[in-house]
Order: sequence, then C-alpha cells, then structure tokens
Amino acid sequence: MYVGIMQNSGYTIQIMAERCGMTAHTLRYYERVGLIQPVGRAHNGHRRYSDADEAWINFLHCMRATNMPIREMQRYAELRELGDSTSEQRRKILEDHQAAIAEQITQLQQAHALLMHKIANYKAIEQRIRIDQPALSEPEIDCAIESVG
Amino acid sequence: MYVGIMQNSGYTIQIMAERCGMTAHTLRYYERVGLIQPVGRAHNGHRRYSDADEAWINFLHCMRATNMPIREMQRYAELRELGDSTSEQRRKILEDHQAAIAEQITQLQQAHALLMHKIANYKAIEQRIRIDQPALSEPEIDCAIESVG
DNA sequence: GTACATCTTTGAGCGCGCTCAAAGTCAAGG
DNA sequence: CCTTGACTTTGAGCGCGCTCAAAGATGTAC
Repeated sequence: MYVGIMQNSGYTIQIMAERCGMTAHTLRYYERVGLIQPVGRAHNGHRRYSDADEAWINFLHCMRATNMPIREMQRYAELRELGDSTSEQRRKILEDHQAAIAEQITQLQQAHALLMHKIANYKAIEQRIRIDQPALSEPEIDCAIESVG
Repeated sequence: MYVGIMQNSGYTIQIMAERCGMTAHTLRYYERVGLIQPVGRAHNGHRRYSDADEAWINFLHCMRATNMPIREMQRYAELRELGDSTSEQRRKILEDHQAAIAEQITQLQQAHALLMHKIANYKAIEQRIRIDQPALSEPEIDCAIESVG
C-alpha cells in the first residue's frame, strides 16, 4: 500500500514519456533502479509527474544520451538525495563526464573528417566509372584516422 | 583444413590487436561475423595480418568507436567485397553515418554546455558553504538542454 | 622429454539498458 | 453489468557487442 503524497494534478506517465522523448517503460525502470525518487500518485495509484520531475528526467535523458553509464547516474542521484554536503562529489562526477564528452567529440570529429575523405574518394571512383574507364580505377583507400590527422 | 595462402610474415593477432587498440578476441569475432575477410595464415595455422588488413581494421575500429552498428558495418564489408560497382551504395552508408556523427556531436556539445552551467552552479554552492551561509543556498538547478538553449 | 606460451576452434556466457509479458486494479462510457 | 483503456507490479526476455571457457595443436626453451 502506497502511503506517499496523493496528487491528482501533474503529468501522466505517458505524457511525461512523450515530453521527455522516452518510453513509459523506461520511466518506470528509472524509478525502480533509483534514478528517479518515488513520484507522486493520483488517488488511483497512477503516477503523476511534476515539473521538477520533468527537469530531473530531462537531465537524466541528457546524460544517458551522452553515454553516461546508469551506474554513474545512480551514484549521482544518490548523492543528490543527501543534499548540498555532497556538492563536491557530484561536481567531480559532472566534470569527469564533461571530460568524457570532450573525448567523444574529438573521436567523432576525426571520424567525420575521415569520412569526408572517403566519400570524396568514392565520388572520384564513381566519376571514373561514369566516363567508362574502369581499368584506371585505383584500389579503395581504407585510410584510418592516423592517415588523416 | 585451411587451404588459403600460407604466409609466415605479417603481424600476429596479439600484435595486431595492440596496434589497433582492440583485443585478439574482437579480431577473431570480427572475422567470424564477416567484417574481416579470412586473413593469411602461417604454416602452423596462426593468423598473420598484413598492412592492408591493418588499414581496414583501423577503419572498422573508427566506425565502431563512432557507434556504427555491427550490422551496418557488415553491410558495408559485403559491398566492399563486390568491388567498385557498389561504390554508390557504400558511399550512401558513409554519408548516412557521417550525418549520424554530426547529430551525435550536436548532442554532445549541448550536454557539454549544460555541464558547464551545472558545474559553475556547484562551485557557487560550495563557495556559499565555505563562507558558512548554508541558509542562503538555493535548491539545485537541474536545468535540461532546453533551459540552456 | 616436457614444460610453457601462443595460438586455434566452437559455443556458451555476460553486462548493459532497456523492453515486454502477465496478471491485476480502477474509472469512465454504453 | 460489462467492456475498454490506461495504468499498476514483478520478473523474465532480448539485442548488442563483445568476452570467455574448454580443449587442442604447435613451436621454443630448458
């Protein structure tokens, strides 16, 4: 039996899922694993999400979308429950993740540049085929990052 | 019994794994699922990787590192085996992946900016704690991407 | 000769992050 | 009253990408 706050106002789980770009399944899962604190309920036991919940869920979504592991998000969520005294630990988590993001961006940018080259190479090959000189086509260049950077 | 080319020169699987920043397990797995064509063997049946293999493996590594699914890499590898006539299809795959990379970069950059704000906010909270005015501390801001712009 | 390292194969197992199935509750509509 | 639909819970299942275990072959060192 649920003994928390009863509130018939707020977003339903479906609405919340749509607003945050995730599924109701995922919202329940996040609550189960402690990423979201037990949320308010309507008189019939159905979840009702507040705007504060939405802000937090959007934050979670943003962290997941940038490949923060669930475990680390759990750690962060736990610290958050403990209040301001955990500020430094939480900040460290965010700083670490920010660094991880920076690395990811670097990787992606290198790959993006590599693809520019390969795509240009394909266009050249197609052009050669188009003017009917297949005998002149070179072997494909499978250049890796280091041959680009 | 293997009946391919016997070559005692080339890189061993361990060396290749180190050079490409992956494990020998993964190299065998990639060969099993068709991402890598059957590679040369020494007289004792051990794999021997060539420089051309290395270039291709580095490319695979780069695509995986930027979240191209194995399935799509398989599709690309198959087309590659079919020669120049598949150039356009392969180019499309690369262009699609390049677009996916661009989207990822955007997401990551937004998250990076969001973390800048949140980290600054944490520093402010810590500063307030340090000068012993905990009563003035505001509730944490869990601002999401949209509140960052 | 015999240990040891390094490789081989095949199939199974695992960690992650959902995703779904089953069975049940409740409120509204016809 | 009965159906419909949106929700609830719990536990199981799944897709992905490895990762490993087991059993065996081979080459080198002592």
